[in-house]
Amino acid sequence: MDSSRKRLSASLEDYLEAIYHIEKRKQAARAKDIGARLDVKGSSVTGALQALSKRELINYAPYDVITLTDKGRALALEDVKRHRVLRKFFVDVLDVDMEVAERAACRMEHSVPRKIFERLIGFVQYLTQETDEDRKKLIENFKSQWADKKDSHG
Amino acid sequence: MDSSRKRLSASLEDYLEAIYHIEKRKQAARAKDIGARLDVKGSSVTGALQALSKRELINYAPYDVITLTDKGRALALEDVKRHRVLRKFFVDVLDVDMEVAERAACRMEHSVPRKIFERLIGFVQYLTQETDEDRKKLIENFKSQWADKKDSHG
DNA sequence: TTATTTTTTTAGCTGAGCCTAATCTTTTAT
DNA sequence: ATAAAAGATTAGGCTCAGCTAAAAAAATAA
Repeated sequence: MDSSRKRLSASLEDYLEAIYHIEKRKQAARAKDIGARLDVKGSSVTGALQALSKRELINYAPYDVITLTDKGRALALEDVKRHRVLRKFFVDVLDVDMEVAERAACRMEHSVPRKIFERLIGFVQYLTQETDEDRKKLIENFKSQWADKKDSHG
Repeated sequence: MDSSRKRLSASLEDYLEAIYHIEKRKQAARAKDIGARLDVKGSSVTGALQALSKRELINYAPYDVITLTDKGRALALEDVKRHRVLRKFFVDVLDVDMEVAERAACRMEHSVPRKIFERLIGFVQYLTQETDEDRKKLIENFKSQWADKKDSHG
C-alpha cells in the first residue's frame, strides 16, 4: 500500500546519504553535486530523486533545489550513523587505515541489521572508553599481535 | 575480457555457497535443492547456473548433476569463511542470538572487504581465546553491561 | 536583450535477477 | 513398455539502476 514502508535499496540509501552530506555543507543539494559525489550521470540522479520524492523523503520539484524532508533526514541519519560506527570499529579496534575503513563502511553499511548495529555501538563504545586501562591495553595488544603477524608473513 | 576476473554478484555468491553446502552433504547438487535452499524458482536457478558455468565455477550440463570446479570451490570457501567469522563475532563477542547472527551474516558477508575480513578473523580469534582470563572477562563485562542497559531501557 | 553554456530532464537501451507459463527431459509407477 | 509425475529448461515479462543522446530550462555572457 504505502511505498514508504518498504526498506530502501542500497542505491537509494546512498543517494539519501549524499544529499544529507551536501545539505549539511551548503543548505541545499543540486543534482550535479549528487552525481559528482556518487559518480553517476545526471540522468541517473533524476531517476533516484523521483523515487525518493515519491517516498516523501526529499522535497523535489523539477529544476528546483533539493532538501530532505524530516522523514528523509531521519532515515539518512540512520545510514550515517551505521556508516560512522562501522568506520570507528574498523579504525579504532581493527586498526585499519582510515581510507580502507571508509570504503569498507560504505560497502557494508547498508546491510547491517538493527540489532547487530545496536550491539556494535555498545561494543565499540565499551572498548574505546579511554578511562579503562585494561580495555586500552587489550586493543593495543591486539594491534601489536597483528603487527607481528604482518612482519612474519611478508 | 575474462569474465572470471570480475567480482561475483551477491546473488551468484549465494548460489555458489548453496552449492558448496549441498555438495558437502550429498556429493552433488541438483537444481531443485538449490532452489529450495535459496527460496527461488527453478528457472532462476537455471539462469544462475549458466552464469556460474560461464565463469567456470561449476561443472554444469543441462539436466545433469552440478559440482563445483576447483576455482568455484575456492571462491565458495571464501564466502563460507566470511560468513562464519561474522557469525562467530556476532555470537561470541556481540552476544546476539544464533538465529539473528545467522541472518545478519547472510546479509553482510558479501560486502566484507578482504582487509577488514582478515583483521576481523584476527580480532575474533584474539578475543575468544579461552586461555587468556583477561580477555574472557572483558567479553563477560561487555555482555553484562549490555544486559544492564537492556534492563534499564525495557 | 539575445546568444551561449550549463544543468536538468526525458526517452529509450542494457544487464541482473527474479517471476510465470509452457515445453522439454528424466524418472518412476503401473 | 508406456503413461504419469517430477525436474529442468526456455521464452517472455517485470523491476531496478545504471547508461547515452536529445530536448528543455536556467544561468551566464556578450
